[in-house]
Amino acid sequence: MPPAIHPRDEIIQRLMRVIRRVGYDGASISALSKATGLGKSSLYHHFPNGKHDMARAVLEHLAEFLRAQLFEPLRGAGTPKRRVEAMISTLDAFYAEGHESCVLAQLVLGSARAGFHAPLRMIFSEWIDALADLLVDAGIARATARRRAEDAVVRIEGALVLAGGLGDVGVFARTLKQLPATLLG
Amino acid sequence: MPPAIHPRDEIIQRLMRVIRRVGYDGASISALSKATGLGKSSLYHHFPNGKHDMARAVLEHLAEFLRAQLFEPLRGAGTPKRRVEAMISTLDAFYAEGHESCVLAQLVLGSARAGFHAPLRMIFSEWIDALADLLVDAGIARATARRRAEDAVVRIEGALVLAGGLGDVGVFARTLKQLPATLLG
DNA sequence: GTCTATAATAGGATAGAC
DNA sequence: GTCTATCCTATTATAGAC
Repeated sequence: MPPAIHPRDEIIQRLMRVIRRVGYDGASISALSKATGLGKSSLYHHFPNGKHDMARAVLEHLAEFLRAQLFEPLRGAGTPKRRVEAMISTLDAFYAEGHESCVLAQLVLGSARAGFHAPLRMIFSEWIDALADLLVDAGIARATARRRAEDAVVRIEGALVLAGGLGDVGVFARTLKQLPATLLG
Repeated sequence: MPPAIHPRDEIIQRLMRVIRRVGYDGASISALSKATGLGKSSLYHHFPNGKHDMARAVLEHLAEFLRAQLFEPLRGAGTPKRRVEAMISTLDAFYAEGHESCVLAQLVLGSARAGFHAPLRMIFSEWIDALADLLVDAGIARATARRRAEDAVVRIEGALVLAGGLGDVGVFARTLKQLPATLLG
């Protein structure tokens, strides 16, 4: 039996859509209410501490998504190059070819960033670790692997910022395309 | 005679300090009032359209700063390597070794980004152009130069996001350190 | 140009019925 | 779990004196 689609997940995904577009501070309770189709009180029923709880839930949901769709596949079957390419496909879709900004960046930059320090650090660390492990698997020395993995995440986040700043997603496409070479050498 | 220090510049710098820390949406008029030492009405006297005008002024001020402190020096005297190193020093100081986030990124990600599209694109473009011209000057083919210049800005912005996300400015330091090599080959 | 005072609105959050 | 109604505060913005 396939796992039930929990409506909570659908709610959280809609919350994420708002926060990733306008940021934590730009996302008002009314906007989140409209986006989810839930009244304000219903939102507070699900998230007693309001917006902060919602953003935490979004981060937890995103962490699960990334683990399942990015980090595990990086450790899965196939050649290192194939696995990197799979990550790139997933990222390209997730960020709508560069049109969507990164929820993580939104929460890093928002005024409430202090409240999300731990989950943000965990997600970024896991991402870097998964990439570094893959590179070690590909025969690259651990120290080099770590630097390159970190650099890859840096480039992905930076490309999303620059795509927004230039109003041109080309830079995101080019950055993704270069990733296999910059990672695997 | 040295140019007079316009108090307006001091006001705008203080506005910038707030916006770069908490973002456009996180920066309330009262916070901006406190930071500048001006009453709310005085702020509206200087910036009739409120926060939007303030952010525009911050962007114009930043553009002038970057032109004088970054872009012109990139076209100035000295070997290409020296000029890149000068840019890195300026960036390291401006971003407080990675502890400060980027105003540009804050405005790209904020909910009012549509209102800042033109100045943001102009600043990022000028930055990339200045770097690309330097690389051409160093004997690198224009197409390659452009890609590398774009990649450098991508890395700087990404490193600032990741430094915030990891709570560790090491990644910013490492990224800056690698810049001369990644730019000049 | 700056201030105090004030309006008008939006935001976050809760109470209590269903 | 969801809703309507409501509360309180913060926020944006303006008026008008100095």
